[in-house]
Amino acid sequence: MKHGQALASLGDPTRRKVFERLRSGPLSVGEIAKGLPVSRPAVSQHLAVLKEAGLVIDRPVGTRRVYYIDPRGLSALRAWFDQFWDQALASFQDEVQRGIESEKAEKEKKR
Amino acid sequence: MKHGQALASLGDPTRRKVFERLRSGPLSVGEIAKGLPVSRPAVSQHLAVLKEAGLVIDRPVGTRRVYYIDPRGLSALRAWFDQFWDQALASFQDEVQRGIESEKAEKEKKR
DNA sequence: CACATGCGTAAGTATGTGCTTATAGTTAGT
DNA sequence: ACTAACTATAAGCACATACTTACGCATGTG
Repeated sequence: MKHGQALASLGDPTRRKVFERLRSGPLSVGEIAKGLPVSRPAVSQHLAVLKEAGLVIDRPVGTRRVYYIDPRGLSALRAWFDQFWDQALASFQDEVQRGIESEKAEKEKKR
Repeated sequence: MKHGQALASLGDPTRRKVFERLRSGPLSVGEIAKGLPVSRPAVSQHLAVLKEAGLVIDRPVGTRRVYYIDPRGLSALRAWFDQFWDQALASFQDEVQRGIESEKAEKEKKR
């Protein structure tokens, strides 16, 4: 159920941009806001949501506040995703199998 | 830019539930709605969004309409995620490296 | 001890959107 | 053809939420 918050957080476009900015290393709030079409308080709010979702961590550095990606939250999301992928792929192959069998049954009928 | 729509789609809780229901195989709209706390039209709307995002495909079967996960959309999202993970991990290790070096510099000063 | 800098929080607003009810369209069965 | 089953679409509404401006707080700096 933890991935829910994470996915919901990454749902918002600008919040995703904020998160992607941290992909190449830690940044302060001002540095993140620089280049984004929103105000600095808006970035703060987005960072709070990302933090709540366990995707980022913050650390005070002097008067500034540096944010960076939390590998744990990111890996958790990736794990859920991998699991989902495996299950979906398995059921998809089952479906193909069923398709082949029904085709066989079709050919049997035509004899 | 394609993963944006996909992530935004999976951001909504009930829409994520709809998607997760398709994880174990194709289902009709009614079957999906059965057990969800929302009406059938709501499910239809969610499915439309998921379809627009390239996450599901639909196929008419009689009077019903069967939806199933589109492996392409799912794998695309997974690919983006893997790439993101790699970059984040790399920059994280760089950060650790910088931390060690600055510690070294600190020790040099103390001599 | 003031001043500046950087950030978070509060309040308020507006746009988006998820849901429901109602309607129409499509296909299968009799 | 008529009916029933299943679904998509339209219209409307209530709620969530992303944003801005204004303010307050903490941390360095003169």
